[in-house]
Amino acid sequence: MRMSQAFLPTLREEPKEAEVASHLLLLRAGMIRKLAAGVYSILPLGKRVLRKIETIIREEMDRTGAHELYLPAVQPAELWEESGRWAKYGKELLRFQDRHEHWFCFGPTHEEVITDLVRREIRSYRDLPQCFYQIQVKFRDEVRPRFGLIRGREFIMKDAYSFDRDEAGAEESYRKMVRAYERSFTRMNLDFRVVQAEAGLIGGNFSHEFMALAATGEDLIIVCDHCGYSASQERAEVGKSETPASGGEKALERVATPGKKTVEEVCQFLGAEPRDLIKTLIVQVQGQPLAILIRGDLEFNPNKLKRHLRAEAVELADAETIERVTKAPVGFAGPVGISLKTLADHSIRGISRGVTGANAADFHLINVKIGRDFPDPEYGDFRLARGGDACSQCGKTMREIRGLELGHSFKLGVKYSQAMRATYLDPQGKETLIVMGCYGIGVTRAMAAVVEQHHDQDGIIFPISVAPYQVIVVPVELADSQVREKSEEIYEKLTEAGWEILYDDRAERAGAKFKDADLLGIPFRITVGKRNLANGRVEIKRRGEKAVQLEPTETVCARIQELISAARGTDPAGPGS
RNA sequence: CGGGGCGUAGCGCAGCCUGGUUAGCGCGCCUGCCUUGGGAGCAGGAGGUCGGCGGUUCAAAUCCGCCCGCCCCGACCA
Repeated sequence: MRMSQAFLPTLREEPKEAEVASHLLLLRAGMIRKLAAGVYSILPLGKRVLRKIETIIREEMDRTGAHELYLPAVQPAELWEESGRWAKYGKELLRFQDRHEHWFCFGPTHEEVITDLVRREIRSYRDLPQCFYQIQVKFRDEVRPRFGLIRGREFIMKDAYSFDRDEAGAEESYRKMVRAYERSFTRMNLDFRVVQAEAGLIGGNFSHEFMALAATGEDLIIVCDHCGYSASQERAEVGKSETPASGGEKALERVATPGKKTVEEVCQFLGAEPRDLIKTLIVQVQGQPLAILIRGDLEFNPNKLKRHLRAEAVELADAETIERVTKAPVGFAGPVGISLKTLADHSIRGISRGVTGANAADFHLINVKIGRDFPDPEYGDFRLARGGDACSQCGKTMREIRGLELGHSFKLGVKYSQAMRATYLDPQGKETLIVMGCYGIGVTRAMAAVVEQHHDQDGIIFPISVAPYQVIVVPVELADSQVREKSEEIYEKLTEAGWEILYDDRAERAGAKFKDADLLGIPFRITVGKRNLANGRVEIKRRGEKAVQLEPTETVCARIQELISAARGTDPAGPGS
């Protein structure tokens, strides 16, 4: 592509709307432009990168035997009512009416549509297993879109859905998909981790998130370097090895704590440490209030309680409920004398001189001993994991890192097939529910993640596998006929050979061309200048490296092709592996 | 939805507090000259509903009210 004819609106200055690297550089490099909050146009250069990413994903999906199709973005409300999600999905679902006043939504995901298709077309066990995928636009009316392509409202997603005869089949489909994801992200040169994710009601170990490691990532991952355990913060289990928080015993005592409600206030007032407190939370589980005890310095993770109770929803009780069950305003709840089912995190085991609310306004209890002052509760792991916590698998210390969710895989089981009656006839002629899985990759987000992980102060440094062009040819002085002719020749020859070449034939000065070349992040630059040409040489430079190589003009095309091939060869899951 | 910030030319900004020439600067853009190894120089030029509506005033980018949009933090996120 001749840059004189290309549409490459690069920005010299930093747009003030952008803060994170990917957002800033994608704007500056002329790959995206904002239309509205969380809604972006993808410009030609960005589209090339996107296509590279899509191609990688397609190849890996096809390799698993999945079939590509394309489902409508606009979906009738009836399907969503059948699955129950029309009521459940909330404001994130963009809903609207057509001219006949029929309700529709713009698909945030496609379980309903694909399940509808499959239930109509698949009847026999002979038709299974099957896996479909698409690369398509999604719309989710996010509360807070941010960071450019990282969290947009409209975005491109690859979503896949597997359909199997039984659990075993579904698990095999799941494993295949996880492998395909690992290969895809590896080919994009992304530094990522596969972590266990919250699987909700379905449970089991069949939900994983694929997290790109990034300081700007929105999610926390808890990892154990010793045994390799890694999970999202919501999912991460914590080992039981808690040291008792206090020793010795003293008589239970009731003390006035006027107006002291929070952990900090109570600690300050009583001269206690947060870890001496037994924090008592009142939660509602299917309409039933429950008390949850956890050490004062830790946070409660409702997902864990949900899993423990196999409950559909766990929410913190409102002030009214709290006052009713504790007979005290919010901030003074405690386990002593409370008439509620009580569950406790392992962290409070062994506390013998704890501080708790007294279930009375402006009073707390001190020297609380579990088993003496209130009955031993049912213990479980209910805390939100943090770096420094013990690993549930090996007991060693875990650490936390930031990640950006690239993909999510999920075993759905029969959730949708049951709700929407997607069944098949087994060999005995018995009608059986299809077992499903769903698998998503944020394609536009993956593009942002690549930039997050591959850039420097001058711009993007694209890995060869997703680079919009492999080489940029820069004539230093276009007016010089020798320079121009040699540049043209190299450009023509490499283009002819099938490589993707950007040729900077603009009447810009060298400095401007170099700046743009760096900003765009093209992996290889061939610089043709009078000085070196006098010695029959041109310059080859790898983006991101300081060193330049001088190459005879006769061999430069052969040499650059070697270099590109070598760079591609380091693609661990790429062609040839 | 709560908190904070911003809205003036394509981009980055000044002017606003303390109302008053024709609304300014840098970059970019157009024309010409000149120049060509890390965003050159000179000359000329185009480009603005000062986010919108309403109000105060002889007079509003500037003061007041309402609204809209955008960014950041938080809550939220199959």
